[in-house]
Formats: sequence, structure tokens, C-alpha cells
Amino acid sequence: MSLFVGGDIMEDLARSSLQPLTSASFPMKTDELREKYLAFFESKGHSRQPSDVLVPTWDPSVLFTPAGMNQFKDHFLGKVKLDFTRATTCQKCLRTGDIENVGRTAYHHTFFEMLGNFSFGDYFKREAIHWAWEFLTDKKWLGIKSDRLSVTVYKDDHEAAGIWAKDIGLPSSRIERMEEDENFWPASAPSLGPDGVCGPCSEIYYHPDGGGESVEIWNLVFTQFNRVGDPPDNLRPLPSKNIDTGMGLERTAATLQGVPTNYHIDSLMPLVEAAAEVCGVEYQLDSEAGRRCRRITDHVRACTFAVHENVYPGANKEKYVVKRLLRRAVLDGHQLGLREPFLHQLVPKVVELMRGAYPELAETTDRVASVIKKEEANFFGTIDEGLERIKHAFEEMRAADRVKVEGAVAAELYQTYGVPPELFEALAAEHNLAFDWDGYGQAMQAHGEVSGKVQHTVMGGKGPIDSLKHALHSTEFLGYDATESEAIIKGIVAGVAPDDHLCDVMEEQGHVDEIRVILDRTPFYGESGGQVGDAGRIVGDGFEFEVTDTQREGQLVIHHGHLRKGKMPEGAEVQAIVSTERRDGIRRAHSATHILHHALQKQLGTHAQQQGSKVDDDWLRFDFTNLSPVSGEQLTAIGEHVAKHVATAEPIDWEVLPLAEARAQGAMMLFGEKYPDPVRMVSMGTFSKELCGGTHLQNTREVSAFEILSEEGVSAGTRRITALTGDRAVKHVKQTLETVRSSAELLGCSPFMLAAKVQSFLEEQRELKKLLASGGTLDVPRVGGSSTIINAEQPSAIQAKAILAETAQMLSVAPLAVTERINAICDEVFSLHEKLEQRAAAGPITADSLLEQAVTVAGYTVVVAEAPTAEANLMRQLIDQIRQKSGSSAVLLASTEGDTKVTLVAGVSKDLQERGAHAGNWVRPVAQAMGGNGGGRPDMAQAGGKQPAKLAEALEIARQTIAEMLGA
RNA sequence: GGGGCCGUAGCUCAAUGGGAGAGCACCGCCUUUGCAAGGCGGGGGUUAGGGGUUCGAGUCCCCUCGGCUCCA
Repeated sequence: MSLFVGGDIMEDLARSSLQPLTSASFPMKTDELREKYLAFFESKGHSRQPSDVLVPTWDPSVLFTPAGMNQFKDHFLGKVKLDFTRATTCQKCLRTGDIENVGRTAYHHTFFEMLGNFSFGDYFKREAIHWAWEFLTDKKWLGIKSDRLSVTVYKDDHEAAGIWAKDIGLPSSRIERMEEDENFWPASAPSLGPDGVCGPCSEIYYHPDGGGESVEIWNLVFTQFNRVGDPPDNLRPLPSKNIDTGMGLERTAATLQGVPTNYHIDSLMPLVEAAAEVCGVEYQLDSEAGRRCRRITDHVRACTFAVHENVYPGANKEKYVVKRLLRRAVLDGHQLGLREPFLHQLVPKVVELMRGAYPELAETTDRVASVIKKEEANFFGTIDEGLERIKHAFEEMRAADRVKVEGAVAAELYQTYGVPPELFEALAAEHNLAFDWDGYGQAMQAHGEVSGKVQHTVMGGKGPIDSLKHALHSTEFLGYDATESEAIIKGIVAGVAPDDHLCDVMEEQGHVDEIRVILDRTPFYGESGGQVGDAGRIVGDGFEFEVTDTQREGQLVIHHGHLRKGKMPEGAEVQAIVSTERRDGIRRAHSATHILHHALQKQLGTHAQQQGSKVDDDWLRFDFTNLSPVSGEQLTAIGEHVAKHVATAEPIDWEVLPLAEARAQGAMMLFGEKYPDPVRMVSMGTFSKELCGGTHLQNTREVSAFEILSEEGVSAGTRRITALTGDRAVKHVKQTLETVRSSAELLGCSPFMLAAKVQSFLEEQRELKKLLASGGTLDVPRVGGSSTIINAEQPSAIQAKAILAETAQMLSVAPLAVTERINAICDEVFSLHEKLEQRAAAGPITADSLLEQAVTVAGYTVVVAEAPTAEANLMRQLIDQIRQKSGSSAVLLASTEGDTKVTLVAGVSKDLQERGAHAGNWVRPVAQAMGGNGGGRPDMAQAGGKQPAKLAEALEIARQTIAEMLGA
């Protein structure tokens, strides 16, 4: 099925003169169409359900909701308890598969709305077809003339063809039978798969007056088979048949309104015009600028909805999709001449046009616009840099005399620096250069293959867990009130997918792979909502199963672990015992998370919303929205805010209540989160109400201690705080205090002076290094070292934390590694002092003192000498000085360090080089004589050896070598 | 989750494994009535941090931190 076959824009032009289908003076508005559809199916006994969120975090198999049926996946598969068997929705959807066509054709969108009616084992083909026809043709509803409509059916679906022909009375000329690639869902499923639920479909087409291109407006999917393996005879009838239909809202509205493209309907045209105005162009249907305006329209609408659901442009998954959409739109604007952020100006228009159906959009308009503006500005910066790189690439091409921009080059620039290929091509055209799109495509494809493969998740999987889901639907959760309960083993799954299987009895012990146990009821909390799963034991008659982790699959709770003792049969009565020690740590961390969330909102503002969290045993990670890093002072204030609510010992309660009532009570609701109804609301004192399914303390006091470990960026606009509670927090405070104390002791200063002392210590280190390199000596005695501070006042925990943070930053190490680092610097400073003292003892080395040792070889000044304690850099300076004093000269200096290292530097003036002397060739054999090597330029070279004992011998070689070089 | 690039003076950036530089900015002097002036001189560097290879590392390898970018 191809719901979005786009006609070419030129063909669509043929339809532009059409008259509206309904009463000419009152073409049906899009909002009216949406409402009529839902009302019609309500009148046929359907439950009107709200649109699911655009970004279904509950469904890992998709990034965005791709179709109306997505929210009913488990309904179709009978995996959940059904509150209704007929539903109708208008679903907001986002697809990027055909993104290239957006703006270029009449019907392609990334963001669109899909009307649908669904049957879960209730009515089937007959009703679905009858009602579709009634809605389309009855004057009370859409009132389309029946001779404007035709249908297609799957070639073997005689039942559907029969209903269209006999019941509806369509002539056979208007019933077309199609192959499985067109009229089956999923496309070509019978022969190509995947296995699982599938079925034929029937599409309804509208034929405009005047013979324009026909338009598919509605697709009815009849899921009636389970595909099992390859043909033949691989389609087994499903016991429970379903209906899943989809009618594109924009496309149908365009048809009813008789406009040339989806972008010309009442709910989109004002946005197209606004885009044209912002871009400073006049909108035309069939111009490049017109296509760009439509693309901007589509993308800004998609981005507005996505950002509204807290999906910010970023580097991963759905965040990346948003970023790409946004950048494509901005690039269109750039190519229309814009050089400043503009897209954000369209956000209010999107909200104005869409708020009829989605009033919640209005709550976040400003935030959405500012997020988009920031990313736009960012991208304009990238474009500027890209232009520079393109210029550079052109210069290289000119130098190499090339006339075609290689695809691989463009792809590399795009992958590395984000230089848009469209920009590259446009500039290439200005320079009369061709652009190799084929090569570009190949290079990008190769990149995609290197970066990773697509993972397809098949709907209606058939693993052992799925069959348990079918049989059990759900596990009763007792963990809010208990940590121990009786239960019955309902399933044991062993092995790793896809080779996992159900077992009647488990007796293997010490198995490598963990096994999974499903109970009828359990006190174990399965990982969800950021809270990790419980651990513990499942004990039965003669056996014990250790639970190491607990996960959830839909409504089922899965206990992961290992059988430690005995035989464990399915159906056994057991005692399920949660590890309360660990559970208590998790409870402390979870309640602390709510308090932290509240503190963030108080200290940073209400924008500091939760983006995600992980709650573990006395450990938590909390991601939230904030554009800039949180300062040390703010963090301290946040920590104190949390501590205050812990100290005031406020009661923690939870209740289950209707969603609307929770909202009325002011419970914190996250945008874009879909909540069940009724919901579970957790309250703390009077300051916090959050919708939450996790396990909590009974009183804030029980958090006992709270310590922020770190604050860091996780992606643009999102910050992450990691913190500890309970004993782990207490322990961390002790470690902090101890680190500050021992560091201060090491430096012999008061703990309060630690940061200042470290700073001066680092300065001292730098000074000493400089001194050593410049050949100076130290005439003041050594400072620092270990003096004893008597009765030093110790800092409080908060003070110690601040001191340590500052010190750690100065040393660029983790806070708890500060002592170690200071120790290392102490060692280095000590050895620097030692070297300087050594030098002072040896007496000063000057160019003059070295020149005294000069000999004359072939009429030139030659110095071969030891320069004790001098470093390579200093020897170079000395050589320069000698050269300045004596004009033409050849100098080779050596210094030893311990009994394992010799450093050599040689310099030869220019006129001696002309005589055949070469510093590199000179110094090499000398170093080799001491087991080393070296080399360098003709005028200056450096080398090293490992045997100082052979120095005298080596220097003799040096004298011989230079004599030979100078022909003496 | 996986690839690529970057991190050098206050700023923008150079530096085939062999002596850390330029332009702008800053300070001083000279010249000069002013609009981005000119000349001479000067200060300013833990080459993000840590480890390794090497006689020798800004440069090569590994780790950490930060920034950019593409793919999924």
C-alpha cells in the first residue's frame, strides 16, 4: 500500500482549476472534516480516542508515530485487556521515508494527520466498507458524488470485491484487482514476509472532474492472516480479525476544497504564505521558491510538534531527525537569501492553525520558538564555516585543474563539518563546475553502512514471552504495599532470543545465560519510568531462584536471574522475596529525584523540566532542560533546597485518581508524555505532586542524606545531575572531607587555603621549569614542603565540596583524584629543585666559559664540550650565543642526567655547512656511540644516548667527525 | 549506539617527528590633526588534561574532558 503516492507538480496543476466538491460557497474546512469523521464513527459505536503522542517513548520499535494504528498495536494482538473493541482517532504522524519529495509533490509531508477507524476482533470487512462508503457519499457527511469514486482490492480478496460490487453496487469497471505489492499490508507480505499479522487491503480513489489524476484518499486494511514461513500455504486465518483504516486528513481536505496541493488547504495555506513573507518572496505554485516555501511549511510544523513534546534537535535518534528537518528548512531559507534565523517566527502561526485540534501547543509556543531559534543560529554559523571550506576546496580543484566536484569530497565535507551538499552544488554552478550527485550518494551510502544497519522489529513477534503475554495479559503488581508475597510460577523461559523457549521444569544450575521467570503476581518492581528493577529471591519447595534484575514487557513482569538450588517446575507455589536493602536504596533515590525536580524548578525556573532519569540503589541521574551549565552556587543552592525538604520530614503519599483530577490538583505533567487514566499521583508534603509509578518512601526524612556528585551537559539544552542518597551520600561526604584534609596536609596549608595554595604551587612549578630551561639558578631557598599546621580548623561538608571542586578544576582531574595529582606535582617540583641545586653546585655555564674550550680546526672555531645540567633548550641557546660571538663556528654540547641519559645538541653556522659540515650527520654517530640516536637540520640537530659512561669516548668521535667534515 | 573532525597567545589561525609562529588585539616609543593610519620595540604559551612510543612529540598511539559533524 502506498498511501502517499505523489503526483508530479505539473500534473497537479491540471487540478488547480477544479471547483470545490461540496457546496461551492462552503468548501469544507479541515477542522470540520476531522470532526465529522470522528463524529461519524462515534455514531457507529466507536470510542473516540485522543491522538497518541508524536514521539511514543513507550514503543522502542519506532522513533515517531508513523500511522494511526500505532497506539493500538497491543490491542490488535490481544495482548492487553480491551476497554472497547471499536475506536476512531485523528492521529498526528511523522515519517521521513519520502522526505526528498516534500515540497516537490502535491501530497508528501513529513508531519501529517491520519484519520482512522479500528476494530479489534469486532466488525470486519462488510461494515468497514459500508461505513466508508456512507461517510464519503452521504449528503449528511461528505456528500461526494459516487461516480467520482473507484476502489482497488487485493486480487485474491473475492470477499471485499463482492461487497463493493453487490452491496455497494459499484460497477466492475470501478473495482480494480491489484497485486500484493499494492494491496497488501505489509506490502508484498505473502511472498516476502515478514511473518506475523497481515492482510489484504482495499483503497478508495477520488477522480476529479475534468479528468485529472486520481487520488487515493482512504485505505482499508483487513488484518485476517498470520503469515508462517514462505509460500505456499503460509497464510493462516487469524481467530480474531481486525480492521485498521487510514484516511490522510490533508489530502482529503485538499480534495474536498478542490485545491491543487495539500499545502493549499485552509489549515496550511496561511502558513505557506507566512513562510513566503518571512523569506521575502512571492509565493507561486510552480517555482523553486514555491517548493521551498512548502518544504519550510512542512518542516516547521513537524519541528513545532516534536519540540513541543520535548524532543530537542540533537545528535541521536528522534532528536537527530528534528535537527535534520530543521536544517533542511533553514537551508531553503538560506538559499532564498536569508542570513538570519527566521524559522522560529513561523511557530506562532503553526500554533494558531493547529490549536483547534491541539490546544496544548499554545502552552509551549515561546519555548518551542526559542529552541528553534537557537538551533537556527547554530546552523547559520555552520553554513558560514562551510562556505570557507567550499572556497578552500575550489582552490584545491583549481590547482589540480579539475572541473567536477567529486561526490566523495562533498560527502566527506558533509560528514565531517556538515557542509550541505546543496550549498556546494549551488556555488559550484556559479563557478561553472559540475557536481557529482551519484558519487555523493554512493559515498553517503557507504558511510551509512559503516555507521550501522537498520534494525527492523517485526510486529506481532512470536517469542515465548509473546505467547505468555497472550495467555496472561498482565502480572498483578503488589510491590507498592509489600516486598514479599506468595505467587505461582506461570512461565519459565530459558535461552537467548531467537533461540529462547518455554520450559516445564528448570533443573540446570550454574547455567551461563540468565533465565526468566513469570509469576501470576509479584512484589518485584520491573524497570520502568527510569527506576531500575528489583532484585531478590524466589523460593519454592526445594529450590531457590536468585533474581538479579526485573524487567517489564508490556503488562508482564519478567524476573531475570539464575536457579541456585534444586528443581523449579512451572506451576509451583513460591514465595517471592524482594531484597529490601536494595529496594530501600531505590526508594530513597526515587523520592530524592522528585525533591530534586522541585528544587530545580524553584532555583532555575519552570523550564527546568525532566527529560529523563535513572533511579538506582542510593544513586540517581536526572536529565533536565536548561540551556546553560548550572553554576557552582546554583548547585549548592539546589542541594540545600533538597536538604531542607529532607529535614522538614514531610509525608509522602500516593493515590490513584482520574487524570483530569490530577491535572486540576496541579500535578506536574510532562509535555509529550502520554499518561494512563486513571493515574497514580505521588505527593510530598504540599510542595510536590508528580504522576509516577515508582516506589517511594513514606516521609522525606528517610532520604537521610543527599549529595550532588556532578553536573554535566548531555546534549545541547539538556543538563545532567548525578547524585547519591543514604549511606552512599554519607560516605561520599567523608571521602570529600578526607581528600581535602590529606591534600591540605600534603601542601602544609589550611584546608580553606587549599585552592589558593594549589594555584601558587602550580605557579611555582611553572617558574621552576622556566628557570631550568633558561639556564638560571635558584638563589632563594626552597619553599613549601611539610610544615605542620597546628589545630587547623576543618571545613564543613559544603565548604569542603566547594574547595575540592575548585581545586579539582584547577588541576583538571576528578575531585577524589586531587590528592594523587598533588602528590605527583610534589614529586616533580622536588626533582626540579634537585636539578637546580645540582646546577648551582656545578657553577654557571656561559657562552664565554664554553668558548674557552674552543679549538681551531681548518681555521674554524670548534667547541665540543660538556654543559652539565643544561637541558636541550638551554644548549640551543648557548650555541646561538657562541655563534653570535665568534661568527662561523661548529658547536656540540652534551649533558648527562643520572646514569642512563645523555642529551646532545649540535649547531653549525652557514659557511661551515657549505664546507660540508652537517649538524645532523655530526651528532648522530656521537649518539650512536652511547647507544642512542639522533638527527635534525643541517644548522641545528639534537640527539640522545643511554650510556653516560661512554661520554668521553663519544666526544672524541665528535672531534674526529667534525675534522673530517671540514676536510682537516 | 557507530563513524569523522577539532582543541596552539586575548581573538582568527599557521607550523614534512627536529629551535612554538603570523595577522589582529594589548603595552611603550617615534611619526602623524581626525575616519579600521604608519614605523620601531615589547609583553603575553602547561600547544585542553593524563599516559605511552622515540635520542627527540604541538605533530604518532591510547585514555579522559570539551566542542563540531554525519549515519542509524
